[in-house]
This record gives sequence, C-alpha cells and structure tokens, in this order.
Amino acid sequence: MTTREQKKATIYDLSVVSGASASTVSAVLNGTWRKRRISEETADKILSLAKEHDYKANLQARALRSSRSGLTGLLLPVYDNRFFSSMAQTFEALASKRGLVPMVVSGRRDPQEECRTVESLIAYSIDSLFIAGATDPDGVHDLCARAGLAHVNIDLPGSKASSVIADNRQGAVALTQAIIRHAQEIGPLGPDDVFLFGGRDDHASRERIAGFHAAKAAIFGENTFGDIEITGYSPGMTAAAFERFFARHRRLPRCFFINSSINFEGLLRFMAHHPGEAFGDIVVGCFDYDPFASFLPFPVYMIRPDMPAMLDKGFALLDAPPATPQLIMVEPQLVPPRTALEGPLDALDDPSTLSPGS
Amino acid sequence: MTTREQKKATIYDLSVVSGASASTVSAVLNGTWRKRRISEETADKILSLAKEHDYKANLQARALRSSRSGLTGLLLPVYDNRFFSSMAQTFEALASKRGLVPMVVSGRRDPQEECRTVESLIAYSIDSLFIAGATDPDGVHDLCARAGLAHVNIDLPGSKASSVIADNRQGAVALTQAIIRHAQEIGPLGPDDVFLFGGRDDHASRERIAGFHAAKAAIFGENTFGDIEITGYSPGMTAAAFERFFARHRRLPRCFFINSSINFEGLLRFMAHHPGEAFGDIVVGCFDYDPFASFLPFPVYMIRPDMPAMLDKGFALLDAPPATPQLIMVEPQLVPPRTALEGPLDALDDPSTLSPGS
DNA sequence: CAACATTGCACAATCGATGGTGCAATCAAC
DNA sequence: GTTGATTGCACCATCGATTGTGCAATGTTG
Repeated sequence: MTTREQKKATIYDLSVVSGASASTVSAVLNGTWRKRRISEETADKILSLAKEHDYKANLQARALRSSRSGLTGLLLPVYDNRFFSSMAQTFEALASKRGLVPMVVSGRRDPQEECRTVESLIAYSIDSLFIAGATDPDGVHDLCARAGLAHVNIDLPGSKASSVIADNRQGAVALTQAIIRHAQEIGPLGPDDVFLFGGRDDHASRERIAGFHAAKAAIFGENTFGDIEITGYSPGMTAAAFERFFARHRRLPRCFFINSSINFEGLLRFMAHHPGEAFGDIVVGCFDYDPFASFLPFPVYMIRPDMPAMLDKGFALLDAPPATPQLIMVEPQLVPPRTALEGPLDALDDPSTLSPGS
Repeated sequence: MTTREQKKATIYDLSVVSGASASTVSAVLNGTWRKRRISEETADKILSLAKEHDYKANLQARALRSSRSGLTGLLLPVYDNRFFSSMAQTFEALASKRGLVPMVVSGRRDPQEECRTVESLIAYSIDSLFIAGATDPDGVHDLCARAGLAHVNIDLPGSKASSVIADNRQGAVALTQAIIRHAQEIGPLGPDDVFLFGGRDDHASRERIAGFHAAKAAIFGENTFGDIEITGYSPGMTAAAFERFFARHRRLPRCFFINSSINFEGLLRFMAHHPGEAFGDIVVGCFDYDPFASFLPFPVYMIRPDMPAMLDKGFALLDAPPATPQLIMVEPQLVPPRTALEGPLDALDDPSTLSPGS
C-alpha cells in the first residue's frame, strides 16, 4: 500500500502533465468542453490523466468561483426521533439523486440556535434550504431572503415562503375518530374520557387540536373544553402532565391523543414510574409514527406522514419557484395498532446477509 | 421589512467603507489583528461597520485559502434508527461546542456508497471525519489517508485508524446473563431455549456472539452451536428468520438476543403477521436502545452505548493523534425492561411549554 | 538632528476552480 | 491566392478570503 499522501491533484497539475492549459483542463473535467470546442482527442487524454492521478475537483473552489456550491441544507429541530430521522434519510436519498450533497443540521427548537445554524449554512453558500419544524420559520426565512437563498418549509408552514405540510387537521380527525371508535367498542365512552396531550403553540398543534375537537364534536354532538394539555415537545413535561392527571383522577384517560412521538416518550416515562398499575384499558392515538409504539400492550393508532411525497414536492417548489408562496398539503396515513410499516431502510438490501456468521 | 437582498458584504466592501485595506479588514475580522499591529481604533471601526453591514465571512473562500474548512463529518450507515440518530444529535452538540460545523451523511451500508459519500465530503475539504458503522472502515480509511484527512472509527473498529467502540463482548455477556436469569425465574430453561438473531459478519456482531456464547457456557456449563441466525441489518430478513423458526418450532424461542434495534423491527413485523398468537412468555435482549421497545408487552432488556463518552474520546483522539492506532472501549449500559432513559433531547428545554395552547 | 526601532498599515501573491475573450492555425469558397 | 469562416485552444480576470513582506510615518535615543 504505497500511501502516497501527495497533496491532491489540481487542474494545474493536470495542465502540466497534459500540456494543455488549466482552463482547458477545467472545461474537460466539468463537461463544458464541447461548448468550448475542445477536441475529443484532448478531452480523452485529460480524462485519462485525471483518472490516473485520482483527480477530484475542489468543490470549495468551484463554489467560490461559480457561486453554486452543490450543497442543500435541511434544518431539523432534532435528529433523535423517528419522524425527523426518517426525514433526514429520505432527504439524503432525494438530494443525492439530484446530484446535491445534503447538509443536515438541527436547531434544537431554539430560535437563536436555528438562526446561528442557518447562518453557518449560508456561510458555506448552500444553494437551497429545507426548513422542518423550525420554531420560527419566518425568522429563518428572513435570513434566507437576505442571502438570496431558495428555501421551503416542510411540515410546519411559514407565511413568507412556500410550504409543504401534512394535512394535520384531516389527519387529526381520522386519528381521533379511530381511537374513539376503538374505545367505544370496549365500552361506553363520554366526551370527558377523551383527551389530548402534547404540542405547543404552533401551526401543526393548532390544526391537530382543531381536528381533534371537530371529530369529538361530530361524534358526541357537543363542543368540549378543558380536554387538552399543552406540554411542548418534551418527554419530561409530558410525563409531568400525565402525573398530574393521574394524581387528580387516579387513572389515565380511557382514550387520548398524543401530539408526537416525543410526547409519547413522556407517557412511557410516566408508566415506568407506575410499575404496579395496569393500563390495559386505554386507547392511544399518536400523531407520529414509530414502529415500536405500534406493539405496546395497549392499542396505539398512529399517523405517518408521506415523507417522500413531501420532500419531492419541496424539491419541485425549489426547481420552479411559484410567484407567490404556496401551501401544499400531503395526506398522511393512518396506521392501525400492531402494524409494522416499511421505512426508508427497506430500500437498502443488506448483501452481507449471504455471508456466514462467526 | 426592507428586504435588501443585496449581495452579501465582503471584506472589500468593508475595505471601501472603512477606508482600510482588505487585508486589514480581514485581520480584524478573523481576530489576528493584534498580531498584525492594527490599532484598536481601526479595529473597532471595522468591527462596528461589519456589524452594521451584517458581514458574514464566506467560509468557502476562507477554506480555500487557509485549507481549513471548519467542517467535521460523520459517516453513518443510516439515520433512521435511535442508535445513529442519537449519535448524530450528540455529534452535532459536541462539534458546535468546538466551533465546528457538522456534516452528517449516510453510506447506507453499501461500500461503494460509503466511498462516494466520503469522497464528496473530502471534496468539500472537511477537516476531520468520524466513521460510524461503515461496512468497510479500512476502505474509507484509505480514502482519508490519501487525502490527509484525520479520522476515527466510532462503534465499529477499523484496523488502520484509531477506534472508539462499545465493549460489545462485555455488553453481550451482561445482556445474555440478564435475559437467561429472567427467563429462569419464569421456568426451567435449557441451552436450546436461548437464541441469537441478527448481525452480520462484522466486528461488533462477532464480539457479541462471542459474549453470548461465553455467557451461555458459563451458565449452562456447555458450549452450544446452531443457536444463532445471521440476518444482516435488515428488518425484512430478520422477520423472515423468525418466520422460519416459527414454522419449524410452532413458537418463538423462550429467550433470545437480538443484535440491534433494526433487527428488532423484524421481530415486530413477524408479530404483526401473527395477530392471534400470544408471545407473553418470551424474554428478549436487544443490543441497542429504543425507549419504545422497553415497554413492549414482554420483557426487553437493552444495551445502550454511552454516546457522549464515545464521541468525546473520538474528538480527543483527533486533537492528539496517537502514534499508532488505538482501540478505546467504552462500557455500555444495561437497561432493564420498562425503563425510559433520558436522551439528548432532555438537554433541551422547551420554552414554549409556558405559552398557552389554542 | 541623524540613526534606529517601532507602529500601523497597504500591497500583492495565493488557494483551485470558471468563463469571457482573443488569436493562431486550418479549412472552404471564389 | 486573398478573404472569411471555423476549429482548437490559451490567456487572464475573478470569486473572497489569508498571509508574507515592505514601507512610510512616528517615536526614541544620544
């Protein structure tokens, strides 16, 4: 293994060995050589020399000169969650299909962090940005606008840029209906048995809450109040909310809607602190998808957004920017209990499967 | 909102408005101005002008000139999994604490994809690379070595570069002991009741299998064979393995070890296809951590690696590269059933919690 | 006040690519 | 054989920063 840790070859190196000028080498290597009327012979020679010297373009230099970096960013609140990690996975696949290199970053649900993070992406001259679940989409928008950076909101809409979101209200209606019907089959159910936990003061939560209330009203024939508990996207705060409920009623609600899998983790923590209790009679809806949650010892209905469709529409918006900001809704999917859906990982064959183990 | 979409300010713009030269502006803005004997007065003026004009350095240009990009990469096999997404989350936090911008990418367990992906990182002149769960760590190492790129392996060791890994063998022993003891409390158990599913022909799997066999031998006093089923890291293949087992024995093993949460998803799929069956008497160990898995209707023991410790040691190795490749082991944690651990998200306060809902 | 040291900054090359422009050599046409 | 078109490429400025070097102005010393 001759570890020739030579400094990386540049077009100037190739220009020397090929006898052509640097601009000719550049044109050949970036594919514009026909337009520049470089002879096929010269091109072939340079290409083979490039292969021989393991030439790789310095993309920083290219980006600096051409002001197109080939980078596309995705701003997430957090990675550590099935919803966003699946978004990252799908984003990466779609980006590389388009010849772009993805930069995924997280803003940790902190408006200042979000802006700092986006600024660093801008400093690296990314070409486009997907904004997912930002606490302050319009603040991020302003940064992008100032930098002339194309961007779309994903999953959480902003008022100033185009957005692709799941149809939260319709999904919430479907989810609420599903859990109420399931609970009604177990036994009689009143509106006071149906609650919602989680969420914050953002568009998605508001829509879901509206859908939740609409579905309840349609089934029970009356509007209900005091049946939601806002906890933010925090497992700890959600667990505390369940503790409070439990302290007051000595049980959990028969039937409840949880705003996201992060909040769902709060339910799990609550349960971990009540090892003796049985929670076999509850019916839960979760506006999010985690395959493990589907197999818990009580029925869990979930909503899974159609991530490939959402991101595809996002890329389409960037390709052909509409004159005015568009709001595109994508139908999410209702996942009944005990269902293990396929995910982005299933696109990957694992070839090692064929090799013998130890 | 005066959307002044002016082209971004450069040191030349500031040089004009300040009356100083571009090199002076540069020195002031990158902090080397004392060394260059720029007067404090000049520095102050330039700094305030920079703020006024919202100057942000073009990091591509800086990287090109100084050949230090400020980027650090993390190569994952996949995002869509608690183990790796938690790694990404922690990595980002540690990187930004060090003033670096993280670039997280996935190689999808395909050696060619891995190399392509790493090549694109190299083309953007990243300063360092963390290689996690690469199918071919040494192939990636060669790419890095040729580019003179500092790198460490995380979680899966390579022979040619330093590695920080979980102590797989010790963890597997602890996990195997835990599930066998639990199953023994339910009823008498023989070595033929204890199986292992998942994994592939990599270092981690081999170590885990060795630990599994060692623990079994220690408890049952004999070596056992034919008790492992290699499935690769694929939910589908793992589900198929359970189907085969079930077809032969009309039940699942009383007690089994699953190599990762991805394989665990295979178990869930299997269960989804057997809705009538009860699997209440099984005891499962999973060499991975997913909070949801902990609350399934059968006991699940899990192993969680100490991600912050592992990544910290990784950064330390990059800061002070040892003369010869080191292998550093970090003890993982055994997580009993029905335990909801805190994760990286708990470091985030969710301030919106205080705001009223809709 | 001459000689020298120090202060404060400007100049210009450079990183590795891109792309507009210009020019010699070849070719075709009359 | 002159003119004009075409081919094939080289030259050079440029993107926005960093950094080694040089030099005038000021300060210090005797």
